[in-house]
Amino acid sequence: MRKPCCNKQDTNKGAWSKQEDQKLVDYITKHGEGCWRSLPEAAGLLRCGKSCRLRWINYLRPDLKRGNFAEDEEDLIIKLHALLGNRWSLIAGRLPGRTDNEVKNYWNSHLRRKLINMGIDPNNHRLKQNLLRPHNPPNPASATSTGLKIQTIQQPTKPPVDNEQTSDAGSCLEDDQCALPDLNLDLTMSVRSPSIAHVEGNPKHYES
DNA sequence: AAGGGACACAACCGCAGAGCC
DNA sequence: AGGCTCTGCGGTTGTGTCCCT
Repeated sequence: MRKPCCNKQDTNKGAWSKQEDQKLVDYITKHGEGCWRSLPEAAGLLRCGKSCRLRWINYLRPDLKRGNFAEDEEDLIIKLHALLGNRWSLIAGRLPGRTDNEVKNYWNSHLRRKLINMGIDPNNHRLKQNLLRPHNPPNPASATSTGLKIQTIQQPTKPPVDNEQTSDAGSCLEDDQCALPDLNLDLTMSVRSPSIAHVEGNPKHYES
């Protein structure tokens, strides 16, 4: 049995107060991101290290963009999701100033629905079978307000069962064909640290 | 104006991988 | 080699806000 990450009785949970935020920012500004486990005590916070890390990464980091996603960011998320599936940290790594949590939330609340409305299965980025019927074409080339071009593809003579098996990760990396055949993304970042993108030209410690 | 449902987003939880001893 | 700790990730939940009736 794994030890809990902290003594839950002694830690606060739920929304962060302004004072807590300030303590965390002050501490990291002075000392940088160090050992998250010991940070709360050192910073005078009644939080577990995990909670501090999440708060910093998703909300307090000074290089965060926040605000609405631009259309090109939306397109990039959709394309990257088609390739990578739910690897939110990798996707976020290609979007400077965005966090994996933010991307994940945006996907779940906006983009998923958007794709569904366009007749695209958000799990595998294929046009839904019933919409491929000749009488009900989904107007693919102009279907999106984001400028994303979705091309109708001829489904190979693959049994539908295959779809189920390959879509569990939400990625069509292994698929021969995909709803986004025009993708030409440089994915050489596959070995990049998710946090590198926003650190490029920026030291690990955000303030010195 | 009030109530209820839908939506958006912050935060938590549990798991897995990496590194260290 | 194996166990332990720490960190990071993805899934899920909780809560506040908005919108519709």
